[in-house]
Amino acid sequence: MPDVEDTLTNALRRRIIDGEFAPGTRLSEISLAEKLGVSRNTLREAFRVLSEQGLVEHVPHRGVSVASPTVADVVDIYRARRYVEPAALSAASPLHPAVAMMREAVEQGEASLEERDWRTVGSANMAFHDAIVALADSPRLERLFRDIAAELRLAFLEIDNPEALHAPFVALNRSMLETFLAQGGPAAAAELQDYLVLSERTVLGAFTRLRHG
Amino acid sequence: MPDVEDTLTNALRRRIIDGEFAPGTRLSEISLAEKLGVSRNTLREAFRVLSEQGLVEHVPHRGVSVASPTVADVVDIYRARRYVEPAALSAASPLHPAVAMMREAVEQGEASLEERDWRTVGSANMAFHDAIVALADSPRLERLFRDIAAELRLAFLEIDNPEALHAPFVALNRSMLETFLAQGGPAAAAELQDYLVLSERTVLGAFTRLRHG
DNA sequence: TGGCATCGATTGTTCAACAATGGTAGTCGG
DNA sequence: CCGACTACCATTGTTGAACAATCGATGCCA
Repeated sequence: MPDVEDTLTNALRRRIIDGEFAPGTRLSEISLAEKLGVSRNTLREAFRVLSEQGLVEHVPHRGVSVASPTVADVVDIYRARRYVEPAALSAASPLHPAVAMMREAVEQGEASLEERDWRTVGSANMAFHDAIVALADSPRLERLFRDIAAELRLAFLEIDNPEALHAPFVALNRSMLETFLAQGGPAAAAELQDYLVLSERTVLGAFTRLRHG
Repeated sequence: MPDVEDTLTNALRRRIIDGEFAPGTRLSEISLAEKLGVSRNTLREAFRVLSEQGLVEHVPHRGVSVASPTVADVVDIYRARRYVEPAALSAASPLHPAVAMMREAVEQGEASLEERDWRTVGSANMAFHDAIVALADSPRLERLFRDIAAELRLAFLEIDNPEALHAPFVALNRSMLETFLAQGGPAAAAELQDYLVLSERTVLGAFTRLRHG
């Protein structure tokens, strides 16, 4: 059954992001290959891709483990986000197709908030920011964001207070969308700057509490 | 002889960037593995990494070939550069260690210009912009730039007028550095914006002449 | 000339083997 | 009792061979 490759990489990606393997977990080639029903060589090719994407850490002769973002990683991720997201939003047109994605993400977030499904709230928030990056129409920036968003999800996984982590931002997303539509990109970008500062502080706070407390 | 892996990836990277395999060249697994003295499986792992970095294009069942950037790729690369480079320069401190790298790159460029070694001029220009990105102190942004810079080099390889491509920018780099030191980041960033517009136009001009001329 | 079946070369994947490395457990000496 | 050393063992790194699946080309036929 050839061409399992891409599917395998994506399947592994999703499993890791979904938290099936906790951050830091060692991924044994032999047992995982057996579990997934593929050969070691095929699995290793997938590992290389995931390693390049930052989802998995590869240490020579010690195998790969699910990435476990450090505080420095979180700081860097937010730094990169501040470079890309506000600029993309600021320069965007309200007629851009991705605006529909932004709206859908906001509505999904509000619906999931109602049901107290924090996990889905988090996904919706991510989808919102993914849509913002999509406004830039740049495959390379989208790829960057896809990778750092995946890493960020790993950080989220280690924080077991998803409500505090995701719930407050649904309203901010709604507000940002309305600002964008009513007052244009630059005004919304200003909001986004504050949003990212707040989000970073929230994550870092929970994170340091987790690590040394 | 284990641990050939990373070395292999880097060796292939350099060979491709240096133009040993022209853009578009098909890289046969069997013959290349034999040539490099590694097994097919090992080579395939390296291919996955290079493919993820955009240096090589992988088409299922048709193998990998050296990437051959399209006009759309060049446009996107410059779009990404405009997002990252001016912002990094604008926010930077003149005391940042990377400033020394900028100066070295400028001087290298001027020296190579004297010797009419356009290839090295191009490398020095790239090093200059690499240093600008380094000002941001962000591993993830550096990785993004490393990848798109490699892709851009592939585009340069296809244009056989390296003098027009690289020579004019040495003086602009020097000027930008002086502006940065004398007037600070924002003023230099403004120059960089114009620089990138000019550079993109230069590349695209040569490129379209090449493709349908 | 244009459509079609066949063939050949290449990729996708698996398996088995061995070398090299790193961690671990057990041993020895203090 | 504790720390350093050693031998072992599980795992990774890499190879080579094998076979299935696919793509492109070759040559055939109308």
